[in-house]
Amino acid sequence: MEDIKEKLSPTMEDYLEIISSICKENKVARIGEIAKKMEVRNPSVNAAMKFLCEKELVHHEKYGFVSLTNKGQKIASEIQDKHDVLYKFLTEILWIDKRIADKDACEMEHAISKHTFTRLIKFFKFLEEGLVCCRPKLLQNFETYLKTGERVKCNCKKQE
Amino acid sequence: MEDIKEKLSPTMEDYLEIISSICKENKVARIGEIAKKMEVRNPSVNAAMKFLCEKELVHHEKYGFVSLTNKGQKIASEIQDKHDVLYKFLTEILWIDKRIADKDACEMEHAISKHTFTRLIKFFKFLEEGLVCCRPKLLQNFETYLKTGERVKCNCKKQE
DNA sequence: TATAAATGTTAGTAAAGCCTAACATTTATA
DNA sequence: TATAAATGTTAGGCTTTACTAACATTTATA
Repeated sequence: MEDIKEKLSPTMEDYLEIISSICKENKVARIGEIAKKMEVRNPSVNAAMKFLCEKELVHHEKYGFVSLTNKGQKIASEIQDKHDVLYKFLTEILWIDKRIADKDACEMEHAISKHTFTRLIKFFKFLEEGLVCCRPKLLQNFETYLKTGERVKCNCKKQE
Repeated sequence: MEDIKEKLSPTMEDYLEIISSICKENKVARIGEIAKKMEVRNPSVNAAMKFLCEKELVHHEKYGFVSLTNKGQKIASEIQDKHDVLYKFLTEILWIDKRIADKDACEMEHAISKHTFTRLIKFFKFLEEGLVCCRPKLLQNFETYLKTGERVKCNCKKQE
């Protein structure tokens, strides 16, 4: 049976993502640290934790630490995965500057569907296994093209 | 001198985009029609038009038609362009189903930076001009790969 | 251990976007 | 042209997500 998924807002997704990243570093997250990373004030975090507690996505007791439930961790990972794939696409295929790529990925991770996400992964797999002769050059050539405007000729012969 | 750009919310961007598309068909847009396409009620549209009037992005007089100012039209076009490029990427490169692609593009158009937008256009230009021998096959091969799992061999010889 | 500093919570407020219900205007028709 | 139907507006309320100011608890230190 499927979870009746009430879609989370981008904001709440960001909270989960940030809590997850803090917990990876420090085991647990504190209200103040979440606030700093989210660039909001403590009371906003409190309100969000109340909401996420009710949805059973985080654990939080008064004056205590915050941590993710299994359900919360699962969602956080999904968003992080979307972020990573988008970041990879932006930096390794479009050759976007890392700063901008990270910012764009942060926005787009909330917009991209699961379908497109898995398709992007397949696209990477396809490119990695690639065509026999020219494949590895294609994306490198794009980088050269961006820098110089020059197009590198494929170094193989047409067969017929 | 640059406009001090107060970034519009995705919602307001959607209003501009929809007004633009209605005006293309009917010359002018009416409140009720905007409401229908935005899937909201009339009073929500009224409130949005008040906001957009103050920002000088639309014209609207009581009980009258709605139309875009030049500034409003410019923004609407920018968003539409982002939508179109994303849609093209999703359908022509990732081979995503048109329905899903349109939905994803609608979300992502608000998230993608100008920088990434122009880079995507360059990417298309690069692919279209392409490598001499194998290029046109690459993306078609991806489609085959998605359907059959089979990888089509490049039909040219390595040169050395 | 008593007090100061750091941290967290509660209460009340605001802006963005949505809603319904009631009212106003415009357009179409008898 | 008087009235009905269609369309648009105003008023008031709700949710989300943020804020500040005041208060509570925990931790660190004299």
